[in-house]
Amino acid sequence: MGKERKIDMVILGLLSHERLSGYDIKKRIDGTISFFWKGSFGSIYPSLSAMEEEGLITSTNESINGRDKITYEITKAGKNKLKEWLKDTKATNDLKYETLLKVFFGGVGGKEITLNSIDSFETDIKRDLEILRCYQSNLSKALDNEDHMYYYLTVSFGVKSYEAYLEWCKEARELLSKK
Amino acid sequence: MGKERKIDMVILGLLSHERLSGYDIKKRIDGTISFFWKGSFGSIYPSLSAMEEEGLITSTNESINGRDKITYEITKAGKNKLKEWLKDTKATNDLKYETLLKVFFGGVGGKEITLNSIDSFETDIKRDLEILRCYQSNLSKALDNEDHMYYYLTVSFGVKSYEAYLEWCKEARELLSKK
DNA sequence: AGATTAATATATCAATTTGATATATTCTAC
DNA sequence: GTAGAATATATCAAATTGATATATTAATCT
Repeated sequence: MGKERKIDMVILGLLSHERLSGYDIKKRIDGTISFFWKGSFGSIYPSLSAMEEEGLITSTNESINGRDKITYEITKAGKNKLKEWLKDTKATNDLKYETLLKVFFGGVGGKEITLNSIDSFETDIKRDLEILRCYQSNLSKALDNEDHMYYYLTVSFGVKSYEAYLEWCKEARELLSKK
Repeated sequence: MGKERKIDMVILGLLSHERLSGYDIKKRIDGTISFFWKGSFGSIYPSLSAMEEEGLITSTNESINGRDKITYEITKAGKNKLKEWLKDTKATNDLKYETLLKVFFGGVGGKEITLNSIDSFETDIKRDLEILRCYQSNLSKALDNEDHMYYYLTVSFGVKSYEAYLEWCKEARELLSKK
């Protein structure tokens, strides 16, 4: 249904660190957390309007080099809402693995077709894992900085699970290749 | 946006094995693939209506023990659509880990609050991993059956990634507990 | 036996989110 | 100088969720 807009928490979290525009927020999401959470303009802009109405954030119109920009700042009420959400240990961790769906129904298409899907998945994961390992290596040198440490932990989650995915690809290929 | 109803493929895949009602489909999803794909009545029933209109499935009204039931069967056109989808190697694998979101913004709430979220996540994963291992153990004895083998592979994916999650929980706790 | 609860079964709704598209300006590269 | 990439905001239809409504049958309890 959508009683609680989760995108609100992403935005409040990002704004708790710095003043940002909708466009900036999209860039931050794509650049740092997109491997476990995505967000589109179609949810970001309406959320910003709604949260300003609710007094969780405030906006400022700026004009940088003639380019109009609306930047947002978190309010005390916004920080409280963010903290309340953090305190709540219940969390919905949802996955939609179309690759696994194709494997599950693999019998309909046959082994070769299923192997193609797995190969494609493996290629994507290998590429993304390399990027994550790069982040991990850099972040591990700055674990004394609190924010860097939390960022490191999410990246480490990505690395560990992607490594597990690759092991699975190997197992799957072995099982599907043998006669 | 939602150009391609992914739920259609789940339903077509399930119907390729057996004749099912909307309620049955929901049970199959919950019981076998829910750890990597979920589906709600709010998407299942409209999909069934639309796909019947499109000639991908046909319906039959049954009355079992006085209880009305509408069961669906896949058509040749439906099987073709399913096969076309299987042949396409591109797949969207989307995650929404609210737990990781809470870890990422952990600096706002502090170490103790973050640890609580991780502990709660770990408890859930441990419970689900036990169930998956049970499935895996049973399915591994029937790998000569093609359908069981594909099912086994998805379960194996779950086991491998959940094990990686637990390793991450351990690392996270160590990093957050010290000092 | 009677009553309550759980399970079966279908359907619909508002709210959320996605992915696409529209529009317009500024910066960069050839 | 102009084509294309990047910046910036906004809106829309379609898909999905989670809740709720409705009704019947099966199972459990006292």
